[in-house]
Amino acid sequence: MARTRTNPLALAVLALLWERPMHPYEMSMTLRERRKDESVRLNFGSLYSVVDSLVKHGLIEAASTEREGNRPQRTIYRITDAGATEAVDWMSDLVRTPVKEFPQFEAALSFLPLLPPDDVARLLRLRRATLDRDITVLATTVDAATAQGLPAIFAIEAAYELAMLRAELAFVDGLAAAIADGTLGGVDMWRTFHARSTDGRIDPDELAAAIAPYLEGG
Amino acid sequence: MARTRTNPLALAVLALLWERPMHPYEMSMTLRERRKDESVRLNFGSLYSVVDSLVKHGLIEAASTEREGNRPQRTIYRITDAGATEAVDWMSDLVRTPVKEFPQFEAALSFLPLLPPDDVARLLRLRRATLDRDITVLATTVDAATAQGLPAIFAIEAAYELAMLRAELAFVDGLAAAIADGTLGGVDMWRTFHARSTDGRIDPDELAAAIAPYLEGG
DNA sequence: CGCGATATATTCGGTGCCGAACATTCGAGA
DNA sequence: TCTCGAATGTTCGGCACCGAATATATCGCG
Repeated sequence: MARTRTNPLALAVLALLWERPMHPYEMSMTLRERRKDESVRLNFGSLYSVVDSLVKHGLIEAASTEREGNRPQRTIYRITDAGATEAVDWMSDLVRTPVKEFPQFEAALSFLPLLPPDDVARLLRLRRATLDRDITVLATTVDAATAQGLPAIFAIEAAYELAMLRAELAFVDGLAAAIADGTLGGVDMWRTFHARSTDGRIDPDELAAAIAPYLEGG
Repeated sequence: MARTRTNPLALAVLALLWERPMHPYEMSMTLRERRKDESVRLNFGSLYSVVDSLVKHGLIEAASTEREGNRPQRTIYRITDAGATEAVDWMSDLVRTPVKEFPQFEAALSFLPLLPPDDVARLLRLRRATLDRDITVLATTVDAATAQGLPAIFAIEAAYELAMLRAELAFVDGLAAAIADGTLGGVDMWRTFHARSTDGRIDPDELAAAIAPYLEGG
């Protein structure tokens, strides 16, 4: 069941229709108002295809097709019993079981030796500055919401994002420093590769020799 | 240029061909040997379509079409100058600029009030246990590689993942405790919703009233 | 009272992604 | 030497995704 439908936007639709019947456009506006579009990737095309898919699997159904004033015709959907069950099951799965994600920054770190170490240190400091600003903005937003009386449980996803951003900031800080002061293992070797090359391309053979121990270790 | 091609697997291909020409199957095996498939989503179908796309954009090119022994015919690719430039540009972008990702756990946190608080606390403790095991396994792997002589820079992506996992563990720990002991803002209200409902479905009107302050603050 | 800007609401075409199927060869053992 | 499983490689069909286009109504403003 949940194997094929992996888009969390479908979970958002189920959660919204749990509260009350809506048409797709209202869903998107509600998600925006509540800032859920910060946590769930939202765009129009995906929303309509996700809604179709949920209908096809009997998790939601068309409640009515209305025309308010002379606005374009629109279809209002409601959640089914199967949909309510699926929402709870899916939520429980997501909370209980960590799923491996593939953040782009991790991919970049995988191939970091491709860039010269001093360039990397510089780029990391730029990243650090951006993260710092992002954290300040997010923390300010959360504080404002709290001050307005929003209970923490209704903005817990922001607290999570803040925690992750801070952890990344600390990592980036540490890495930049370790590269700069040479305490990171292998940074001397890394620098040598790039120092020798005039065209910006490192020597493949030297690289291969460097990673050999790891390959042996399997 | 980089707007349309977002799959980090393409970056992995460029990084591999930077070292030496390869055919697609060898790329996939090399990525596995070096554990890069932990950092970059790798599957056969995507690999071949990504290679085609890179060829189409002139970032790599077919070096030869060989037949070794009586094995199936295979095409060996090499990186072009444009590809080498693109690899450096792309890497620099990824290192310098944080991109907003949408982890599934964050999506689930967005809709957490849908589940009863005591269930959530229990699920979070299960998640905590899994994270703890994952961290132990990863830390052991990293230590083993280091002991075998692999410089830290060649496994820096694992250090990043470890840092993120530990941060998530701390967050999950704190959240579970705050729900259990009632110190999380709004947990009493949250519990009331679910206590009143017999069918497992919370009252939409009460929920709407609860989040009203946030919407005002919009 | 006419015009552009904004809000409402959905459709559509292209593309990237992915799992599974396909095709072949090699090695080990009965 | 027959067979079966593992390794070597690639292709394919379907579907999810996404951004841009489409279409209409309302509103503010001169």
